[in-house]
Amino acid sequence: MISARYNATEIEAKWYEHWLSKGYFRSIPDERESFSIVIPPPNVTGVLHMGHMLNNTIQDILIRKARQEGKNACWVPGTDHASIATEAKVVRMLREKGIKKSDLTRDEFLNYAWQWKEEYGGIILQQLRKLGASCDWDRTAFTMDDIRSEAVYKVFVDLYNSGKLYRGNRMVNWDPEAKTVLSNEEVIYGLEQSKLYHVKYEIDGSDDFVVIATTRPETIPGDTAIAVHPDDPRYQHLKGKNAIVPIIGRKVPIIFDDYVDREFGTGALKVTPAHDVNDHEIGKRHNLEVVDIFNADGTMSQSATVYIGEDRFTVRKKFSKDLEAHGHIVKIEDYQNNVGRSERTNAVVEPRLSLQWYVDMEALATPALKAVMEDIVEFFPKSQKNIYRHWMENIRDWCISRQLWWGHRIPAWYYLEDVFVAENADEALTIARKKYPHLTLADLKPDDDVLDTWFSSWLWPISVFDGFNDKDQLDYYYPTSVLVTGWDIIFLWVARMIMAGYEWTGKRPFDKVYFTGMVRDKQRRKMSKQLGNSPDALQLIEDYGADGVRFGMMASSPAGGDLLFDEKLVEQGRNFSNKMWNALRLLKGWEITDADQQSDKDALASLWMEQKIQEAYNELTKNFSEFRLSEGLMSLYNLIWNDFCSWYLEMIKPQYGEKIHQATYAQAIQLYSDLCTLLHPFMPFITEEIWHHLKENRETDCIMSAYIPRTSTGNHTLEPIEISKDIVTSIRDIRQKQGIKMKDALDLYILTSHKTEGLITLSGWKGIVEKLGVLQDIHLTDQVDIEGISFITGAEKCILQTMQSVDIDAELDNLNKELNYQIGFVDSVMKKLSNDKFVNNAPADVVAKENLKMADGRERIKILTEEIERLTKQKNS
RNA sequence: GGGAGAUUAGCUCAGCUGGUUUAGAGCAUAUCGUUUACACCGAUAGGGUCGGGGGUUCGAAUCCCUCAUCUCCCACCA
Repeated sequence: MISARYNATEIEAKWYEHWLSKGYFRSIPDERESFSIVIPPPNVTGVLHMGHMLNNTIQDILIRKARQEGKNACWVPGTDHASIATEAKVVRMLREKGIKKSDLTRDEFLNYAWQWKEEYGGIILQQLRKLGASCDWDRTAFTMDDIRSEAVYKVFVDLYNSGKLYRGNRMVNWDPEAKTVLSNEEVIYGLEQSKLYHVKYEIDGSDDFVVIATTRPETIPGDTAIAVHPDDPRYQHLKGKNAIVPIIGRKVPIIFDDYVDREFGTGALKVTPAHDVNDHEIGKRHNLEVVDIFNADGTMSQSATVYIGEDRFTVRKKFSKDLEAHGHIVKIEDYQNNVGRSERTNAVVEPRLSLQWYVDMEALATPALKAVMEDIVEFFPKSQKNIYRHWMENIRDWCISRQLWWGHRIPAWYYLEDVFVAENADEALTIARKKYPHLTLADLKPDDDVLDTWFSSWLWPISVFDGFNDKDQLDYYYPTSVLVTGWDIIFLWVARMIMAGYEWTGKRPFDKVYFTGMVRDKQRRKMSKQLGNSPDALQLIEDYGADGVRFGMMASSPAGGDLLFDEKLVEQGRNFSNKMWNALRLLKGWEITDADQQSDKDALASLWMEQKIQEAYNELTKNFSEFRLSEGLMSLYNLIWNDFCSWYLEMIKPQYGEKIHQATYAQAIQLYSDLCTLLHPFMPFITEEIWHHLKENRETDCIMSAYIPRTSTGNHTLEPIEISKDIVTSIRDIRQKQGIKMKDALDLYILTSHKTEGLITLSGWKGIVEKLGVLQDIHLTDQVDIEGISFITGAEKCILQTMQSVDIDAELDNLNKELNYQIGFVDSVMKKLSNDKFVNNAPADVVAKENLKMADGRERIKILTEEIERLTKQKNS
């Protein structure tokens, strides 16, 4: 039988197992229309956090909806090798064991990394199952598995052969902690508090000096010039002179360059071509010496000549002390500047000159930009289009090499000055032999670097279908239907996938992109480990059930906006499950009879509920088409909680000791299972469970494939029932204010002289109002002076006989308040209608509506006035 | 410095091409309630001159201008 309390944990495990065993998540191409989603692959060693839960709940909702609609739904799961992030984790793990990466060979390190991956890899995919994710697990892909790697090498070679790949010696963003280069997109800038040092440089051969301002005194050993603006009158006398670098003693020229901002600091700039992008440019213009004073790990190099081997930030302190001791510091100011940090290691990024591989992006960007601007790839929310356009129009070449070991090794081999690019070493040798016939494999030196992790993920929508080999799969599932991801990786990932899509398939990778917001806490702070404001995702599922968590995530997630996570919403979700469970218990507890006819009341109630569901279904369809999932869910929540439970079930609920008519019962079962089907994408487990309890003789095996193809039943009951509900609410209000017990049945009079046609011609309404209002009888009358408390709903005047003395003053007070409101209302309408310009210019139906509003308002004023008059008379007599 | 977006009840947000909205929802709040599904509950109620100012229009939360505040993206001056 049905347990008193809903046990989410148990039931969720049961159904997930069932779905898996029946293979409902599997997809193979067939004649049906496909609906495909590729998962944004989480880091292979990651654990489920709130962002994943949001993201994957949305994908699951969309996939389940499509599956219900009879489409061939395919959600491809997988993980990302996450080159730098994983390598950093492994390095840290090894360090804890007392092993230094630098003591290991490449192979030894990779062994550890693979071990780590085998141990922790895929945990996150297990966790997604707990959330209810209906992925086709047989398709699980990994960016570094054979198929995906092959795609990477193929694409690399292809880019090289078409001239879109090159090596360049440039200023790059260097992460001294991971000891690798980073792309521009992997550097996060933020304002940080720092100091501005004003440092005195002596002029060679005189007592004169020049003062420069710098935030990085530790780079002074790398100075090779002092620059001033050519038109700056303060420095004209320094033309042709040299300055002496403090402490270091190097003689450096005073140069004149437009780049210098005369307003900043003293208008003089120290130039360190090896460690600043702009300085590097100046250096090139003036043929300055480049002195690289840092090692790869951010410590001082031999060329620095001071503090060799010590960290740059330690040196900053020590060196500025030295400067001060020697009288070179003029002043030190507090200063706020923009500091770039590595997205993965959080290390302060160091500009550094080095030789790296780049992708020439310009040609790739053109079709990708066009596709988005013309909505061929449609963005939700639209506002992301501008951000995308700006980046695309100013696109810079993509630095794809990384000085790491965990990742796809760059398929390039070197011999003397030549480079040979091929999918593997043998092919490279074949190519190389055309020029050097006697080469052997041993002569070719492989590239030591690996590729940016995004160089494999930008192929994901193609490579998960083995699209470079399996054209049939690709044709069926690709372009994928929608991509669901956070806006924070729009450049790192989304833009590049679109480029790759057009480059290698000639098509967009997905029809639509739904950008989710970031998950934040109630104070709008980003969720982070450091703040400790991120709840444990699995614990939440444990505590509230996956359905509850899914509800909580979706209820607070307006399309595209940030999600302010509040555990209360998850609680609300759990409560909703409880509510639904109890509605089931109620239904299943009724005794059924087929004696007599179904009452008009029940027939009407069911018809009304059916029409409400139809209306909600139409709305839901619209909400889905615009990815307004939050609104869709909330309207279902209201439909089930309020319309179905609070109104419909109360309407049909048998009196104590009575039975429910089997026709009504069958309708209620059907309506509730329809509701479950609608809600299923959002809360898959409880809807499945309830659905099975309702459909004892089920035709299909599972709610997942039970779609409700509804036909329009019209909506002629909606308005009259709204009026009925208003009447009931008013009665309850009066009861509460008058202290009349729910048990006491009252008499209600409705004045037929007014506008009651829509309502009273609907058979069954009377039964509904009587039952819910707990009335003895409803009398339709044209008498105006019935004793009781009157109220107006719509344009109906109702009088409730309370069998107790009426507080005339209080009644008059209420009526007068209402009268004033109505007068104000009618006035505002009158203003419009008495305006010739309105009547002449506004469309006819708008004018007609206003006329109707006024007529209704006047009717209400008339009723109110009559009632006030009557009560006043009564009071005075 | 360049660009985008936002500002509606205590909170989070709807309000889609100006007209049944003197503005809706959920949560929160208050009052009442041991009615035989549910206190993870029921019933009812209160709450906003739609950031300020100006304009267009017969009519503006909705369009335009301006000011204020906030958020984000890009670039970056040491």
